[in-house]
Amino acid sequence: MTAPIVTRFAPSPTGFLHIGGARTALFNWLYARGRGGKMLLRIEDTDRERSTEPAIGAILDGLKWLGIDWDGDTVYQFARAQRHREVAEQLLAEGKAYYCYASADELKEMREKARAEGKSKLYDGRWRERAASEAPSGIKPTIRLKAPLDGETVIEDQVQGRVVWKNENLDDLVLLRGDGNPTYMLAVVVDDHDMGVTHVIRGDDHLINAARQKQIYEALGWTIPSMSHIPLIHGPDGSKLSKRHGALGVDAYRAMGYVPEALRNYLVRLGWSHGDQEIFSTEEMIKDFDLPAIGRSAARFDFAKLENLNGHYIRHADDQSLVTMFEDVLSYVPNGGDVKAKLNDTTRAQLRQAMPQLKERAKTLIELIDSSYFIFADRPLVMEPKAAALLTPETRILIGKLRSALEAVTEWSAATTEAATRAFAEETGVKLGAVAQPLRVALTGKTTSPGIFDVLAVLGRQECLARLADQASV
RNA sequence: GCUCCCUUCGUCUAGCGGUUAGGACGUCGCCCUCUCACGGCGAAAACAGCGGUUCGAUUCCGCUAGGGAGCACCA
Repeated sequence: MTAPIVTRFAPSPTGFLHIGGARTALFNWLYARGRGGKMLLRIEDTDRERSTEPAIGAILDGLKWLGIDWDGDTVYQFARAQRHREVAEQLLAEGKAYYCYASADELKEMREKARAEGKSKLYDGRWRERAASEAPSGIKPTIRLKAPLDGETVIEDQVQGRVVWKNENLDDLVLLRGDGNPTYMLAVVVDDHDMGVTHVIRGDDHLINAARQKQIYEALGWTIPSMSHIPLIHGPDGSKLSKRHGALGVDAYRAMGYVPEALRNYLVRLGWSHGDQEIFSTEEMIKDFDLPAIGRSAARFDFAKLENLNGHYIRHADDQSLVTMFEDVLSYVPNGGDVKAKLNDTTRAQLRQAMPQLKERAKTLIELIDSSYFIFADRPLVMEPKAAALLTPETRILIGKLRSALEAVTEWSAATTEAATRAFAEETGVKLGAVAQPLRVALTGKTTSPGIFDVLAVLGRQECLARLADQASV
């Protein structure tokens, strides 16, 4: 029996949960859930300057919205600083780390020298073998790892393959700062170890950190977890994802009317594939997801594909849950309050009735809201410019005549109104389209809508006749 | 500059020595049709370049070019 899988998502709370972080979380979650393992959550808040409480809230909220849950209590890294210090002291006592008294100026000088010489090793190890008695006064020392001087550090990465660094290129990293606080490098290693993490899955911006962290693992005599460094997501132009592109918080995607299922499906297929399959239910992605199938090249973020997927999930959602999503999202979208104010038992029932038609046409919940305008609109309707253009003196007369024809319909339904309208068109000698378009405009204020007879049915006889009267002339 | 990673249609990708290089999004036609969608059918569209290895390279190796990440007492 193999040891249970433990993954973790470890965001630093310096901002919202961005799309790249969401994908990392998703991958960790899928891997754990597909193998009966656990996914842990650790907030890396050791940067006291930049970590904020609202950011923590935004990250938790984003994960929750995406449907990603985690096991056990959330670990806050800062709270574990004492443990990190102990490990640093232990390394010091064992002679695997040392005090470094180099000043900021010295460090800067070393960096500049290294760069000038074309070397990547920034710190020259000058305090590595010096006695503490030589320590200058007035400088609080850092604790540095006594990293191996020669040989290689090798990471067998599940995504990147075997990656090798020459140890001569890696310098003695700082474990504990002068102020006694641990560095990220130390904290991550200690926390992952203490939390029993077996698989580290994170962005490949951490790839080089894996090498340095491995040196810490080795100094400590701990087993290094399985490593997987997934490629970053780029903007549509191939450059680093910026706010201008899609590096938005997941809350922004919610506000744009995307549904979590679609975003998850989009994200899982970004860099990962399973043959030719495009659509994955949650169960399927959990079952099929695997690390070696992740590609090694960065993927560009493509809103068009996300939108297509979103449309797919909206079309396939059942009508009642769509009504619920519709209502829920109103709190997050611009002017959502206006529609919310109009929601009552009647309009809710109309929305539900129209949903089979509406959902065929919407790629986002925003479009769903827009296209449902005719249900919530007050008379007289606000006309879109293209719709207003269709209301000529001629069509207004036509609307008036059609209204009279429809007034005769007593059993009001899509079928009866369609029959009446078709008969009217035939009698008048015009094509159905020539009647349907003005009718649509008068009833919805738009040039596009669900099938017009469905609109008639949803709105009901009285409201339809009134709206037609609003636009008709005799 | 240094270290490391990457490179198949516009985009996401399949491919793991021999394929008419497949799928999806997007684009463009046609059909359906009261509009818009949906759906159906079809089209255009890719192995970065150059050298090897091999009977044979998209596939293996090297170089070049291009892209990316990292280079803190940040995470």
